[in-house]
Amino acid sequence: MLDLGSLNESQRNAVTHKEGPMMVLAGAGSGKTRVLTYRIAWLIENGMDPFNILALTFTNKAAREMKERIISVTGEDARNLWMGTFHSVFSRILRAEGNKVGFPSNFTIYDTDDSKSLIRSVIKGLNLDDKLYKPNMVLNRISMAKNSLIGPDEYLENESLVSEDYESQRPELGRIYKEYFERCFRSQAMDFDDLLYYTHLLFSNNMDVLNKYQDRFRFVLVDEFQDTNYSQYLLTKKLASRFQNICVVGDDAQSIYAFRGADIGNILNFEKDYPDQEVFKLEQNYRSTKTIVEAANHVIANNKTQLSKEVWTDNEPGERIELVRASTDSEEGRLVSSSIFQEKMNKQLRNADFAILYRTNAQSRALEEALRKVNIPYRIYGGISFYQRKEIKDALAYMRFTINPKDEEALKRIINFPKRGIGPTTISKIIVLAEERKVSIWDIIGEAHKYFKGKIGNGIMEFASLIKHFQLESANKDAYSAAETIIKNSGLLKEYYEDKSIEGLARYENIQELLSGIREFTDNTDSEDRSLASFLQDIALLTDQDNDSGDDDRVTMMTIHAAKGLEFDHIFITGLEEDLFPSQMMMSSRADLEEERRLFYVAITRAKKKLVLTHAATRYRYGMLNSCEPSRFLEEIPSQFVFQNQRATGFARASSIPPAYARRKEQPKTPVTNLRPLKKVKTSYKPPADFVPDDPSKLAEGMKVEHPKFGFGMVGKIEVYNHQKKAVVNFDDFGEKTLLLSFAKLKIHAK
DNA sequence: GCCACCTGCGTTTTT
DNA sequence: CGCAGGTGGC
Repeated sequence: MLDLGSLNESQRNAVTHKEGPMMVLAGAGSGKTRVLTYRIAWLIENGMDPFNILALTFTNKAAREMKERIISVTGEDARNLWMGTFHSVFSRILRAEGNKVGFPSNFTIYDTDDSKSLIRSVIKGLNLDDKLYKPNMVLNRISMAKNSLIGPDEYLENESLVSEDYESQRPELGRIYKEYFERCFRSQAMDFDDLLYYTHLLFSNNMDVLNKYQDRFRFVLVDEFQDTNYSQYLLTKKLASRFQNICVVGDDAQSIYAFRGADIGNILNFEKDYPDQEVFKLEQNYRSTKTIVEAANHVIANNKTQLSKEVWTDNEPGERIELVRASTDSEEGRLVSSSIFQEKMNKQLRNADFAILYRTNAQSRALEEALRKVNIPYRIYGGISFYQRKEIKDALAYMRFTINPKDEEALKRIINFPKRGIGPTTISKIIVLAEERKVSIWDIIGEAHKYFKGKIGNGIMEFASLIKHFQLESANKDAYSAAETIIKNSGLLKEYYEDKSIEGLARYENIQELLSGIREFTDNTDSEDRSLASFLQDIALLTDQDNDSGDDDRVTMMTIHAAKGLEFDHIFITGLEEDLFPSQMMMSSRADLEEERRLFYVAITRAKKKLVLTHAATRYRYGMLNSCEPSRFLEEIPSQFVFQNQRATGFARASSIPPAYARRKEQPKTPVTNLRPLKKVKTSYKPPADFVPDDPSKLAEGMKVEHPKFGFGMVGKIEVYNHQKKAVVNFDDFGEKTLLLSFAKLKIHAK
């Protein structure tokens, strides 16, 4: 039975709202998830059939946890809920209805690696330069187009997109898109964005299908609405249009995925779409101390684009936010680890009470080393996931190809692994042949003797009959037996078994782990369908976080992005330096800087009891030493919430460290504002188009130089440091910078 | 077709 | 610095 008494008034109002569009604007730590789960449970308890409720989330984990909680309150009936990620719900719809947009139910889902690999192949096929058309960039562009529901033909007809490409010297992007799109189609494969794109296409072209789902989903709920992109927004809107019972939950202040196409405008403009919407603001924070809540509020107040909301808390003020200055990144690590060590001792805490956050994954190294030195166990989130490991991808590729033999990317992985003497040349020929004849690769492979003579032809035919054997197995047996046959008969298992190196052993064990995962599926799946095809369906939609046990006592390390939605007693936010956080690539526009600030807000609000902010005066990046200024974000936290740690021994430039007496915590007036040299006003310098750096060895003291980012300046001292020459340059607009000569791009203007 | 070197490049990433 | 992809010699 649902206990509404444990909710505060606005939470309760949101939970028990009856019909019509509603938005829950939920501040950090205000019990957003609780409201969402309670609301669904409340709907069910009030007679709504779970079958008629659709709840969309961004992670499998969020969906699973919410669903379990709802089931525990309302009973097993709730298993009929349509609750899952956008991608998993739509892939389910597409597996059922995809034939109407040309896809069989066994279509493959390409992960990002598959997509990139296909794009690389498309670029090569079109004889384009992959230095200009970088696969990452191309995929990004295609992804943005799809997220905006712009198909390849519309793209090519869209004047502004085409002229953008033309102006960026990449006029062929549209053609690459089109070719990529067609190759995916011929492979019967969808990438992540396609799952949304084709669902939209399906609904647009088939009113009957759309009506069916509109009629079914009497209530539509969307979590993390601030992170939806245009296609997700439009699909949600369409699905809810019949009953208008749409409930979106989110926090504009925590929108941090614009770089992936999320449009904060969706939440900002919700009211325009639904003028009769009711808004419920959850403003009481139950998570953090007053100090942390207020500091976070001050930070986010610097953003112009936001919905009005006042987060407050009844919690104790708690400890002040600690500011730690380190001289180097390794000292930063030492200070973090010793701080954890001491806090653990003093307060009898567990490792799991601590989390160390950073802006970029590369920062984890120095921190890891420091933790290892003092024997603090840690866990890093967001590394390579189980399903991204080579051996797992190879094994899955065999299974994928068995289920969908048009899957070109799977073919490329397996046709010559283990070795069958079918090299890249032959593979390209197969792909080109398929292209020319507009048939699938499988059609070519099945009749390989027509196209390839001798050894190679026989090799391919053998491969084809191996796959046919697997297809028979998977059609007649359950997933586990089929997978076992595939892994053994393909030679994969032997390959790894014979590799006695440590890596080989690990790979062998991973393959075994995959098999036991499949066995578990076969033994425990809810659905009647125990086939390999069924197992494979959503495998691409899984991530490592989905099966992380996380129950042993370790310090957590992750990027801030990965930390969204989580909370820890003690949070360390590291690397608070200009150009790192905020990232230098995000400082070109106000919108970008505001997203970085929201990221900082997310980081701060993960902390329940204590927050530690650290920055280093120098840091290794890409193998070279850089000097770093404290992040501008540090200035945005009023000094009364902060005290500065004195342990830092550093030889950081004395000018930016206040004298010891000013750093004592009895001095609340410590002007955090003075941390950054005031001379820095400009944030960017645009080099002229013809900028060409000169040979750095020609540099000498007193020269006037130009830097592509820092503009004009005067060369000061040139000295040798760690066997590398470096020059101190005093820039007109950016002050003194120390640049390593081997990397510095400087144009000499006058001697 | 395969392995060894070498060059170039480098945010964040729920799916 | 560390990785991935590309080139070149066998």
